[in-house]
Amino acid sequence: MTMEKTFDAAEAEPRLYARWEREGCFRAGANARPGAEPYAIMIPPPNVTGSLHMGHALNNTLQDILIRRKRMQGFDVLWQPGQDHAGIATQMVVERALAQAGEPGRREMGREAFVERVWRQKDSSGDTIINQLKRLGASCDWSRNAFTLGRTDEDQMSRAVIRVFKQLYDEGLIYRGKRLVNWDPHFETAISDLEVENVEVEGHMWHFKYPLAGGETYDYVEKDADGNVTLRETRDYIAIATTRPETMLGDGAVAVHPSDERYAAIVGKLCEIPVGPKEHRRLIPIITDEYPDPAFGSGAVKITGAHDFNDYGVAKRGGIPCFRLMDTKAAMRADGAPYAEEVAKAKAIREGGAASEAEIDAINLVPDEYRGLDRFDCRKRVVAAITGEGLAVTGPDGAPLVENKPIMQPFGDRSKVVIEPMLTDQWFVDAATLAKPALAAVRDGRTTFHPENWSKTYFQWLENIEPWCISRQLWWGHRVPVYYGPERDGENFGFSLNSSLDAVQFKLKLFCAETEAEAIEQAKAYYGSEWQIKINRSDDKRIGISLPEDRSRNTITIARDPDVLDTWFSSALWPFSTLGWPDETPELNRYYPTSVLSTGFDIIFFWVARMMMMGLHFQKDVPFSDVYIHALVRDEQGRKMSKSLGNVIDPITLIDQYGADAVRMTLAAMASMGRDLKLDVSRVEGYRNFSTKLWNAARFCEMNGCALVPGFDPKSPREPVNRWIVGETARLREAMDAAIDAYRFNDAANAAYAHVWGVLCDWYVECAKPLLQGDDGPAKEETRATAAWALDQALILLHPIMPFVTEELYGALAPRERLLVHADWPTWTAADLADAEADADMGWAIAAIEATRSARAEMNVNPGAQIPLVAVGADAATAARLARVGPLLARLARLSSIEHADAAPKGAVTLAVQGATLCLPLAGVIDIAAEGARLEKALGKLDKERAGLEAKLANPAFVEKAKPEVVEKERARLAALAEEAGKLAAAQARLAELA
RNA sequence: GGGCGCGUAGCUCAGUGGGAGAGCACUACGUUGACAUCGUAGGGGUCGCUGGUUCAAUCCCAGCCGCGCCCA
Repeated sequence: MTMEKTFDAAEAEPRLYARWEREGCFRAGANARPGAEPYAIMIPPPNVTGSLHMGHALNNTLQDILIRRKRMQGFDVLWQPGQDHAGIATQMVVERALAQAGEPGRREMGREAFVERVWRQKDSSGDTIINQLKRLGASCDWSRNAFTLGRTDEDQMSRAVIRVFKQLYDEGLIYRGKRLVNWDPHFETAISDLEVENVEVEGHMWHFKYPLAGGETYDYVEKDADGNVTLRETRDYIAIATTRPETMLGDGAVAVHPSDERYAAIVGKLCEIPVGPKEHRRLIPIITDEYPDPAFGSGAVKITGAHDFNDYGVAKRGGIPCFRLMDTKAAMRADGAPYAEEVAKAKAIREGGAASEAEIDAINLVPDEYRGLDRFDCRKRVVAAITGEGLAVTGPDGAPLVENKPIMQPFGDRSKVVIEPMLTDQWFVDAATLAKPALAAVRDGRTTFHPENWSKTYFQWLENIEPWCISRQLWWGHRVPVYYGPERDGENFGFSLNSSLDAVQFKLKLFCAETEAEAIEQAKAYYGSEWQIKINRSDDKRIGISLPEDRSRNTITIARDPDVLDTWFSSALWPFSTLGWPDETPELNRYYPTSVLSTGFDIIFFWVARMMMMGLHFQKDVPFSDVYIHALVRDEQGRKMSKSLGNVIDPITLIDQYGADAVRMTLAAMASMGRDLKLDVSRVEGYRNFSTKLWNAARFCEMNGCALVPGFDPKSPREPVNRWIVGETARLREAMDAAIDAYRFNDAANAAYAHVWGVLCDWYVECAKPLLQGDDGPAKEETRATAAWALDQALILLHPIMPFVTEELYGALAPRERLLVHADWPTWTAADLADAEADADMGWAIAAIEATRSARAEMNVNPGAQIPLVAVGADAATAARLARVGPLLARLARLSSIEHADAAPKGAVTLAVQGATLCLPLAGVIDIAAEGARLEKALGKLDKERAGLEAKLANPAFVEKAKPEVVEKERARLAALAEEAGKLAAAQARLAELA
């Protein structure tokens, strides 16, 4: 068969991948040796609706390199694939699709129908990313593909989540509470603080006067740093600064720092919020708290506990009520009683009336005229009203003081809308408790980060961890396994009518249960066997008590919590849920803890830390021993690639264009640790060329009858070239292993590149040609066998990085029992195979050839011309060496003859090499001036280097203090330089005679 | 404000306490039977700046300048 001139990646890649899959090459344990150690990697599950981006391509290439090599080494390998249900992202995709198609929205559809619709979406698009990973060559065990969400609660992946929730709930590590959370008004759900992006935007700082109650006044005094009074005036107000005037409506207090003398006189007094109908203006107290910064703004801060995280802290400390102003869409509330009535309630509370959180939450302090407005529209109205009333602080020019300044504003990372801190009932994980073992595991080295630096990020976050809000007001996800019923106190219930869970004002009894049956059991145990327990599955979530006339079938209706769990809650279980937990499976026993987790740094908080917490808590062991943090693929300006920026390079497009091997090689070569990766497409092209180079080396072998010899012993060759390539191959194997073991993928890629192109396809093939095409039968056979072996070894070593082209060539090179994907990874060492004499011969030959070629080019010798070479003053060793490598020299330097002489011929170009002076007699051809210039230049370079070395060696401090081997090395270098310079100087002298 | 990182050839990037590297681009030459997705030869860098440690600094330390990211 004759090979094509290039590798047809588009044709071969799908064919090869299909064959690997068909033959089960990627199955867990495939190619494992008897008694093999396990080696497992859990893929970071991509979003099920997602598509492959460069980050995925990089990460999965690196994982595949790790996995393929281990598999070839005979480990019991598992690469566990799967996808993430991606709660918000997926729900967003479907809602958008519904809107575009003009179909009813999710609320019109109802929960059940909507979730069914999302499943259809998942089923239709879920394979996209899988197929893209296959295009990349990822050798995952697809038969084990996992998904973070089950169709039903009985599905194993869902059982895992529910079991974890229940256990943590029973242990008191999960709890429900009304807290300030990040609220996404677009998706109308809580999100975790990690899903919030703080972005600096153009903002305004308004300054308003809060008049003191009853027209009171005080002396306001400002002093400079030395205590000199700079301002003294009588004021009847306290000035506050705010970037969010609409939240003034919910203020509960004004706070000043306890050390702030300017306001000491009015602490404890009341001031008036300067907005809303005049007759109903609310009064709020002036309190002290450590939070306000006296140096910032006026030093006084308005406290809106329900809409600001800092204020929330102040309110909690100071017993200040938190009034919620907005609804789930972040529009100003329109519920409740008329403003006047609501203000009266708030006043009663301020004056000492006790009120529950729920009662306070029910109060709507939005004036009637602002109700239902969007928060930003309301802001404009509030500003206009206050300014119109003359209560804005004025600047030196008499105009209202409005500072334009950049402010940090929180945005939802998915929705891109401004996040509203909102007081809501949510579920939380006591992350601080779970974090302790997770911190310890990294501190004591049970899990190590690569590069190690990232452990700092991990520590920093876990040491300051906040409670993790895990509930989401979404429908796509694991539903919280908690059921609510009315609380019972003896014979009395907290209420007597059916009521919706949404607006519940009474105490609830919670039943956390893994199944509905278990929930009913718990409820029966709680309420008594005389009650029928019914679970309400409808959307309106009514719970309560039904008492028929005859009181014969008294029924209590309980309802399941409508919220779902944060997707990361299920992702945190990935290292063991994918292995079958909570069932006890052989895989769980075998592969947990896994070997490596490879991921981006941006996900250390989201995922790595949480897997550590959950793994340690539920499996009593770390989920992985190594965490490799790969670089982030950025655009040419160093920005993250993102759809909204339009700076995305699609890996599939690159694969179409250059082949998967080229893309993988590029990513591996650029994946140096600890640095971001800016992708340059020209590199991909270069590695495609590399693949072609390899292809053509194989073609060369084929054309020259280089067939693999069964049982070939790499120690058997006699020819220097063959002995040399065998040693080089062993060195490559060592370099590759060392690099991959250390996660230095770029070193591995570069070593392979340099070997294949720079050594195998260059010097070796060129040097093999004279032997392959010569008359020496045994040498020819030896070279054929060695060439085939060297290529074969290169294919094996390159396979983890470039699986397709290597597999194709491996099959073409010889009939095989096994595919390359299951070939034995070599264990040769350089100590086994390298031969010092052969290495020295080849090093000398290469230097001589390069020197000759260089001189020829500079002398403008016709590239095709054959010229003689005369070796002058060769010592015995060099003469012997020249005899061994002479044919190579002749061929590669295009020499007509090689002769020895005692003296240099006249009019020759002189080359200084170790152990001899090589002369190219070019009488008639030689340009004396040009050769003079060439020697001059070479000598100049040598002299410069010599001068430096001599100065160094003349320095007694160097000779005394530097390591002896360094001194020795420098001396040897100087001697070599001197020898070379001597030869060149002699040549110069000869040239001078000629002139 | 805290933390991490970067600044090396025109571009994209490796690298190391002791002789500055790769790919691409560039220049000249070359169709020698594996490969023009190639070959040969070559040009190109005060390794951001300033100090310090050291016999020796592109590398270690400090400061500065410029840039990026994360967290508050």
